[in-house]
Amino acid sequence: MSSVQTNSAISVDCVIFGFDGENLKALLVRRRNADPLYDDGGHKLPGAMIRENETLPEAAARVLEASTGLKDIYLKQTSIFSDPDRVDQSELQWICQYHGIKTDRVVTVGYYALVKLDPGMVSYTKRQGAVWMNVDDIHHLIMDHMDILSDALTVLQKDILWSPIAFNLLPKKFTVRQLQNLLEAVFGIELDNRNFRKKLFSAGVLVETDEYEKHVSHKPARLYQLNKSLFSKKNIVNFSTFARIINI
Amino acid sequence: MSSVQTNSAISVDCVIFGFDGENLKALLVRRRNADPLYDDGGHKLPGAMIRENETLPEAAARVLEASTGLKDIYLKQTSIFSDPDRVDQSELQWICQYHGIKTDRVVTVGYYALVKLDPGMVSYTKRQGAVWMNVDDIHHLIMDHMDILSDALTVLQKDILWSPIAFNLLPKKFTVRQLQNLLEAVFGIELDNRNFRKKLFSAGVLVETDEYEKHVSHKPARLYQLNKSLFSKKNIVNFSTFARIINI
DNA sequence: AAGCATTGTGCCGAAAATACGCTAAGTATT
DNA sequence: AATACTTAGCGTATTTTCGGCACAATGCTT
Repeated sequence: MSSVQTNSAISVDCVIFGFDGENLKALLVRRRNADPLYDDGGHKLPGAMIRENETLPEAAARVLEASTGLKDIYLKQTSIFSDPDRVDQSELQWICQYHGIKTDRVVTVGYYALVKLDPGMVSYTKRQGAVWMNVDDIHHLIMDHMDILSDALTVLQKDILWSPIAFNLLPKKFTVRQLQNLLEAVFGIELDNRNFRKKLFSAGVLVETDEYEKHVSHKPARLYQLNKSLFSKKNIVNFSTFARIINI
Repeated sequence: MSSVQTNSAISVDCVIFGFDGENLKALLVRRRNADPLYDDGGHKLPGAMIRENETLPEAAARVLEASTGLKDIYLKQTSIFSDPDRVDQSELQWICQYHGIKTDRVVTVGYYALVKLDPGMVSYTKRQGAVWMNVDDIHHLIMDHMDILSDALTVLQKDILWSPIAFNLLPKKFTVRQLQNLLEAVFGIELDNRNFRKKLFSAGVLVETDEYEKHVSHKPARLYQLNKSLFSKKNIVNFSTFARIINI
């Protein structure tokens, strides 16, 4: 039993998804935000080492709050990345030095978070030196962060069909079109608006409000809210509205 | 940065699912198999500490092989369980002593595996002191292993709709009824056999063989195989036959 | 005031999916 | 030889879905 590994450092990396009504975006930072002396110009996902007496979800929530100022946001673990060589030697050296630790290996756990992307959020993250990029336009990140991102998107696609998390990406009051755009963006598909409405309303997941969008150069769309009474109990598990609507 | 945790021990625990043509089962062991001196009578999932220069999937594969003798079996990571108090003090003491390590905390990663359950496998695991129990009948396991099992089942349900992994639970040649029983067992539903056949065949996922089941007191059912030519490329991702068939 | 863009609603028919009654066939048991 | 059980498949009535077309409503732009 001499070969048991006991001193892995564990980190979390968060894929923070946002939706602006049109495109699905992810929040990226540059390493220089952590250390101005070490900046190879590459983008990375926000992340951190876990602390003593901290669970991984807590660590992920901490990263999320540091990046966005938000608490109590939907966070889901995706995969764990444990290749002993996922961090190369120079990288490892920097990490040990920066954190004042000693370790042979860093295992990281991927999380994704869903954030409502409004102007306030954009300016907040801008002040933090972070940037929202269209997911479709992200092609290179440092280390294995591109893998973590791809994995998170795959998990998101499945989750969105089976739970009402899509609404975490939308404002409290939203238009039918915004919801349709979101599904189209996440899955890269097109939906027929008339049938989308029919199915959506017959599913009874939306509650209409008396409000309409403003400052648009066409007939303003009515705003809706999620029908939260549907999820009073443990019904969250059984939300499959979007699985039915999207013909997979 | 003094509060960074650097010495978490990492383990894997495997939920090994098997299907006997009727019921979905999971493989359980007793702790006494690891240490005859320490047996509280409770069942647990097979697991192990990860070793140096070993990835988590490799560790899970090692556990699987030790339990079943099988290599190259479908294995999927589910969730990571990182509550600092998930292992109580006496438990922790035993673990440290048994493995000859020193750690304040054990983080575990859940995996599930899918195994064809034939008489040979049952007798093999029996010799190892392990037992196959109906998933529906498992209500108590040591530590947080019940959570790990429940989580694995939830993940399996989703995965089975989106990938052809169901066939990993069946023999190479199987009857339509077996496949139907499997889906019914995993989801706890009933399906109309006539429509099930129509949908299944029109999806073209099966290839018929010239063989039939034997030694049954009724008309023997034809045996089928998975149409592997469907998955020559990367189409595995797009397997949604069962999502269509099961009306969620 | 006219034009434009988009939302929102209704109607309708073709096509597809579904539920289910019914029949025939094949094997072991009695 | 009769019976029991299950596979296998046909056919049809019913329901659901998919889209086309039409048109009213609203508010910005020109």
